Amino acid sequence: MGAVKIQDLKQIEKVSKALGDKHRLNILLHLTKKGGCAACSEIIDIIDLAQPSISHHVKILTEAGLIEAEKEGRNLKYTLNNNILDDYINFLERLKND
Amino acid sequence: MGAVKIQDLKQIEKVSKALGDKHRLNILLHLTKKGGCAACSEIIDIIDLAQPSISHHVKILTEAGLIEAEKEGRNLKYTLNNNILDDYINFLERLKND
DNA sequence: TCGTTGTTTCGATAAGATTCAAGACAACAT
DNA sequence: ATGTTGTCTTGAATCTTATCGAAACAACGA
Repeated sequence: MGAVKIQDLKQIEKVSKALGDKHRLNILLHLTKKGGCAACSEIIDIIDLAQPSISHHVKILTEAGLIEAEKEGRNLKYTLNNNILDDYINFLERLKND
Repeated sequence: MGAVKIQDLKQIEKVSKALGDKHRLNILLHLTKKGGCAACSEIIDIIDLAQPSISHHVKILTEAGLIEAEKEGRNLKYTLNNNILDDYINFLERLKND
């Protein structure tokens, strides 16, 4: 039950913002459904946006630390980062008062 | 482990957006510190914004369901809504893949 | 080398969010 | 009634974010 530091708050804010868009939520849900990772080209199929827009959303998710990109042969593969989600959930738990 | 409905997603998006601002996070942290509730006039003291801005932020938190207002004598008192936080945390848990 | 495929960056526009001064309201005290 | 105190709403300025076409880049195959 430690105090919340300012740096943490910035990260919390960033993650919250990243989660505050339906397209980005759908990307994350798709990753979950696929067992945690998926290629970028798959995402284009499920989300009705132009490719640069998807790239933009993926970038925001990456910068928040929610997903990580790695090379899989020729293409990129995105993976959910459970650690960040855990940190975020911990913060929310501390927010509750019980 | 049920499927995520569209209505849920809208609520998740709303809560995420409400959490995606440092002033609103500070309001919530203050409520936590105060044991779950605080008067509006207190919030003005701890956040360096004009009164209408604070009213705006409080409204967004209220519309997301994160806090609830009730009359306490002459003044309003705001209370954290743990249920919404629990729902939100549950969604995030389902996002993880383990 | 030349094209093909997958992805990012740039530039411009459109849409949304934040902020505050000013005015409006509501409840209580004098 | 009149004034005071605490809060909300309106309207306008400013800032941020989302979107897409076009251009650029990077990696691979023919």
